[in-house]
Amino acid sequence: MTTQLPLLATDATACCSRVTSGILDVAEAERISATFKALGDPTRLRLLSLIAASEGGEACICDLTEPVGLSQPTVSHHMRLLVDAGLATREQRGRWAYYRVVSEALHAASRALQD
Amino acid sequence: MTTQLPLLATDATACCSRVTSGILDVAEAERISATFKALGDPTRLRLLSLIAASEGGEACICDLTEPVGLSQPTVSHHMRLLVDAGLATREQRGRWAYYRVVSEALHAASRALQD
DNA sequence: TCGATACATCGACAGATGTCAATACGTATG
DNA sequence: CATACGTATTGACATCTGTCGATGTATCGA
Repeated sequence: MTTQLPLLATDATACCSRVTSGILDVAEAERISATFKALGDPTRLRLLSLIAASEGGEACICDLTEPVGLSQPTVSHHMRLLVDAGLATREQRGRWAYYRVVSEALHAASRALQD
Repeated sequence: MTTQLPLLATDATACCSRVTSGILDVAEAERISATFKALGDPTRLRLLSLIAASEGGEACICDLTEPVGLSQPTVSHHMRLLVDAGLATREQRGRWAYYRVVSEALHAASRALQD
């Protein structure tokens, strides 16, 4: 499985499709559900909240492993899924990988649930 | 596995917990992610959109099976998960089971993704 | 250059998930 | 009561998912 491009953030039509406004076609449903699937895990929600609450709005894996209580590979795996879903970004600085929350993606997902 | 009570709709603290405002504890993350997990499937999103677009905002399984293109047991299974997550309600009327979207639950989930 | 550090990837595994055919259940209709 | 109809449940299956230990990779410091 290879790293995918962000879905919600880059698609021009994503901004307007809502779950309860009109009938979603398969492609739209697939796109939107991919974001919610990434949000549908308690560990990933906690990771997002930890990053958002960190100094400067960014955190590295080493900052996240201990508060989340999971192994480093597992945290790395979850962050990869969040980046793949467009909900986080990754920036390598020296030995550290700094992650940030993509608030626009969260807002887009939020809007998809409004009327 | 038995039918669970709605999580977001009934919990008093659910209205205020946001992903990017403060650090989510395990219980909060578990509650919120359960909703997104239910939304994290393209078929279920299409079911919600189909119901919302139906006459009177309700639909029975027989109305949903054909547009979704899946078997009746599978549609019934998905609707059960949506009801368990508090995203839909079920009302038996005669031989038919009428489902409705719980827009408050969608709004609550939407708010959880705001700042 | 060598060792330590931070992270990703791999391989493995148990458990969850989406799907269907078959069947059981409840309700209306004859 | 018997039959048909709409749904739910069961059992089975392939696939996906979350997790870890082991290992690979890149970067910094001595």
